[in-house]
Amino acid sequence: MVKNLIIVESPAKAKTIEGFLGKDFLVKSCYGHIRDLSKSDISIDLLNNYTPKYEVSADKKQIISELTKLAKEAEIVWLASDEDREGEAISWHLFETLKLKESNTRRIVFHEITKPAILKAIDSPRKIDQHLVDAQQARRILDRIVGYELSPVLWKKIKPSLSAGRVQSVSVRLLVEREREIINFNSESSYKIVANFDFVQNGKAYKLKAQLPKKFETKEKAEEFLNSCKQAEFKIGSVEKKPGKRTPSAPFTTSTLQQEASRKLGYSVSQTMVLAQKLYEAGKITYMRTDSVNLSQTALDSAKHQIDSQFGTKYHKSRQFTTKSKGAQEAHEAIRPTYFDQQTAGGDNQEKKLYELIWKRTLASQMADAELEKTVVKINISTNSEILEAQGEVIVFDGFLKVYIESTDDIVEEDDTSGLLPPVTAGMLLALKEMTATQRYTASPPRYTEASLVKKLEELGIGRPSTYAPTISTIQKRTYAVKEDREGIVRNYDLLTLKDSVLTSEIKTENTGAEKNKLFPTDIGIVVNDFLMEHFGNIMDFHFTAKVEKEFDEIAEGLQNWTKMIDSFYHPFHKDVERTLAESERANGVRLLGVDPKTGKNIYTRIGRYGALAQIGENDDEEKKFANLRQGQRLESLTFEEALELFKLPRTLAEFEGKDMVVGTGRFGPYIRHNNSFYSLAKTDDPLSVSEERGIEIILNKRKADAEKVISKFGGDPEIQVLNGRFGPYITKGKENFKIPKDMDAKLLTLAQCEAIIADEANKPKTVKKKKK
DNA sequence: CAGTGAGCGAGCTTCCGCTTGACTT
Repeated sequence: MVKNLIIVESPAKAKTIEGFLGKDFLVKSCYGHIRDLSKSDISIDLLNNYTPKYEVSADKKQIISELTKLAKEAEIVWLASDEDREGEAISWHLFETLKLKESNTRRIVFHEITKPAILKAIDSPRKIDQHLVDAQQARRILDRIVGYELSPVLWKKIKPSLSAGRVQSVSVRLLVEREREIINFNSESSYKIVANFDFVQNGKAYKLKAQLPKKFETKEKAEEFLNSCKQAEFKIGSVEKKPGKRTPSAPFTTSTLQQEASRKLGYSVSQTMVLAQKLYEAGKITYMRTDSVNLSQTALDSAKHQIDSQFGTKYHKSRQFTTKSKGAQEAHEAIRPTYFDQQTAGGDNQEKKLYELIWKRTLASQMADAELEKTVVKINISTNSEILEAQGEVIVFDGFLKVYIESTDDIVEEDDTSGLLPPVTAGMLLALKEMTATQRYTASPPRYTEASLVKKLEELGIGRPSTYAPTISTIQKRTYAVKEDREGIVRNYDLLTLKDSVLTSEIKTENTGAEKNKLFPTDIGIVVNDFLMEHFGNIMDFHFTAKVEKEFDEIAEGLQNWTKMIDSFYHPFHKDVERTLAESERANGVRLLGVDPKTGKNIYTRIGRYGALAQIGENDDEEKKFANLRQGQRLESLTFEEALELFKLPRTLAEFEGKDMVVGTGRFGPYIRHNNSFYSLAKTDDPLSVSEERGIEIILNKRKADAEKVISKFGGDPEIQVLNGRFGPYITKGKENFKIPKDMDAKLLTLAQCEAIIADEANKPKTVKKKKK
């Protein structure tokens, strides 16, 4: 029997707080939301003031019964969920579900998990703020209506199991529009001039690299310029020094942590969250789902102490940052180390790296600006009026750069000059070693990574810290997007070189457009997006969330009634749903590519039941032909020529041993089918031109490899064999495979030994296979 | 593993935002 029961959201928080308070306090966690709309149907009474039907989630039943019991015994129940809209709703759901009484229930909030902050909170309790609760109900119900009315439209008009929602559908839209920007991007080229000089000063040799700020549009103009420099004298016109400074970034929020961990450590957003959760549970960092850049006074003080003692007082500068992102609710602090004097923490290497990143970023945010000196050297050319420029940057005082440099998503031009410039003075003459004009292409906007998509969503105020990672995974689970690598293509560029008064020209090659771990919209993603854009432009509007958030804020302030707000949204929205169901065509992304020269029939591309395909002939044509699109080909961008290529396979190569060898291409790449067996082509084989001889060779090679695969066969039980596999020898029985213990020789195994190994495996607890969807 | 592709109709799917484990490899 306890006097006081405090309920917080997170168990790690509960543990910490309990340590601060005496025996009279029991601190328990409710693990987030405890009640929600039932999943089975919309669970909102649309005809009766949108009354929600809440139920306790299955995984919360146990904790609720425990809390109910404890609450009954307690003298006072303190509801200490987070101070935002969702937190207020959690307290309200607890109040209702645990059947609490107003007389002995207190609502408290605190902004940092320290003893004084909690004692202060206990000193100033309040009541549950029903306006804030109503704002949450409006948010919840709007999301349910959008999700549960739109998704079924997609099932009927596109295909089953698809989904749409306020957050996920806009995320896909971002990917689709970016992809189209990239496809339609017209790359232009220009010629960039770089000059390398040699000079001697006080007996020492120096080099200086300069560039022309202006670029030439054509090769001819670049040549003309280089030619004009053949007999030129190069003289330093001016040397200018300017002071500059750099300022540290704010400490991490969920979104910026995900971005930096992706750029610096290569972590996916969900990986970052799992690692951060572990650090949080170990008490090493503060809460990892936050949109706040705020640091508590405790944090500011201990950061100062750490910086003063580790780097000296001149490295310290106290800063408080303000949140820029829309709709931030700031229920927590920024993500920071719990103890600044711990420079490393974390169980494994990945956690350690993430911790170090957080430690450095937080500390840097409380450090002095870096002071720089920028030098610009201008070089006159005697034979024309252009001016070359050399730039250098020197760090005069490193300040926060001592611990942390933020990365960017932008592609940095590799010839940006930085560092110290050699000692030059105005009027000095320079000897030209070499001057080049390099053809440079403009780059399309970049594809999104998981982390840069999160950044964009946050800028638009869409989604919350707790949902960024799940949203990224949802759009991939629904196959609206895939995360993959793309090989680049080789492109030629001109390189003109002026050296010893001779101009030479050569064509060089570079790789361009290679992508790693980028999000690509799929065909189905594009078709769903276009469908939603056409019929539900309002929901797909990038500002839709911001607009409804404004109304939720008004509800929270008591200026608007939540059911009225939902009502004014629901009627026009539902009308769109009804109209779309009645009037819209099935969407399959069909495009007419052209007319097949052989048959004179139309060639289309569209989405079929199993993905994108090309089709010759109309749907009602008995003679129509199909071909799957190849990997990397998209409905959106498939050309007529590419479609014709697709129909060149399968082709019959020749006869071998009285059966046809047929070359085709399947899920795992090109293959030869012969006598109902399949033989993969090598990467170097071209399925369109592979020869009969090569085909036979491939078949014979595979047969030989298969023959060597069997180490032992046992007459008594033909089901059991010892085979040579990719990872070494193993035992197979029917369709199941078994490991051979390390201390046994595969070649000497007897049937009895194999049976023993198999029986041993059977005794181990059966692994429950997950249901495939 | 290397196929399929229409439409019908049974019965299923689906949202966003709080929280962690209990499972697997």
